[in-house]
Amino acid sequence: MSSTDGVKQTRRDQILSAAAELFARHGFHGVGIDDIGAAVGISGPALYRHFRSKDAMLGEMLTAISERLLDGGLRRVEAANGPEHALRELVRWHVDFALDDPALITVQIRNLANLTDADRRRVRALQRRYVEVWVETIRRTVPRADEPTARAAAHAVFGLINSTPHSAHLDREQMAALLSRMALAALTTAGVLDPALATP
Amino acid sequence: MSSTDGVKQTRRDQILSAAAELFARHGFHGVGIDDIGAAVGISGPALYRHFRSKDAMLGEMLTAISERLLDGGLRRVEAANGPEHALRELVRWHVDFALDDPALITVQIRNLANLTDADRRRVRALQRRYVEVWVETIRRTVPRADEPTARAAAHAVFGLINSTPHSAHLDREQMAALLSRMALAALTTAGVLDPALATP
DNA sequence: ACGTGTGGTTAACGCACGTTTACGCAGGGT
DNA sequence: ACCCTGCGTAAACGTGCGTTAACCACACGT
Repeated sequence: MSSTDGVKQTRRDQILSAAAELFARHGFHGVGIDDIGAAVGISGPALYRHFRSKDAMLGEMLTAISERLLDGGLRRVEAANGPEHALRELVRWHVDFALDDPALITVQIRNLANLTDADRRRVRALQRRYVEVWVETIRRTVPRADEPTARAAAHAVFGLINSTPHSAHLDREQMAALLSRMALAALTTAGVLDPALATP
Repeated sequence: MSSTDGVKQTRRDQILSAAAELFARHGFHGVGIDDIGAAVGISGPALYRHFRSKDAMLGEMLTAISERLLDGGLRRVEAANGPEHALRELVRWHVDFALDDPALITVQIRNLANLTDADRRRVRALQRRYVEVWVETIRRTVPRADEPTARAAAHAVFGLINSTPHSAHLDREQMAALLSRMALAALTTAGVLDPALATP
């Protein structure tokens, strides 16, 4: 290992982001080891100098994403003053993430099933904790929402924000603003999360 | 072919819905031809009595979904009186579809990339027409929204509603009501779709 | 100069899996 | 009686692909 290991990581990371792009476009099984190699200028089995297996790439990729999401979410919520501010920050954080790394978002949504059992458990645990951050923040902002409702609403907002890879007709800032407003409207419009309401 | 061919279809349809369930859970490439056979009580290559290939199954499945979605959407919009009513009906239609067939929704989202080029073109064309129905309805209801904004909003609402397979903590009616309210709030809250607004 | 580790190469292996083939068997129209 | 068609089976085929093996070369500390 080097002292700061800031440079040492480049090759692994380069491979990971190329693989993420390919996995997002063609699916895990739709991408060959040779394709990933070609994408970074080396060919085929050279990847095994950097990763134990193809599954290990996906595992590392998805745990890294989940950790980044959770950490960022926690930090934003802690730094916020007041629940509404925390919710706005959370929305903004997720929107930025989705807009900056659409490939990672796509892979995380589409390829959970291709993980090793051990990796999947790890990723799911991280995702659950991230959802809990949202659930708590939502319930602090909208006290009438019970827990199952808040959880379902959180998933729904993830779906809304993660729709980004399918759109891309707006420029980044307009898209960020639109998604943020839609997410907040869906969560905080009066009565929307009230479990006592019947079908409108 | 039989006269009414109502019974003749059962076997094909039985296979298709079993395959949809499996594709949704494990992904197209994660499911073997033998797995699909086993799911309907026959084993392995017997499927080739009913489908030309594994790709053909996915193709037929996805075009059927896309056609159902488009047809239902068109019918609801035509039958509605007034744009707001049409939008409510559209939301309700998509919500019902997503809640009744979560496997189909999952497959359509995750496995577009595994289609034949010809099939993919067909499906994409149907999807585009469905999006257009939404875009027009949204713009009639929210005149301030320009077309790219309405299109991005439509995709976002699809993501919101299609989040259903990841939740399932609420019973069907509560879930339907929640998703409908969130979708309508995201679309119709004052100013949300106004392209002139900057980041909040 | 020299071993050593790091990151490449090409060739080969082995297996999973989609597809094909050859075969069997009930049923119903002539 | 008979054969044709529909639907099933089991075995064989071929190949794509993840992984391993054997080999090579440059960088570099001593």
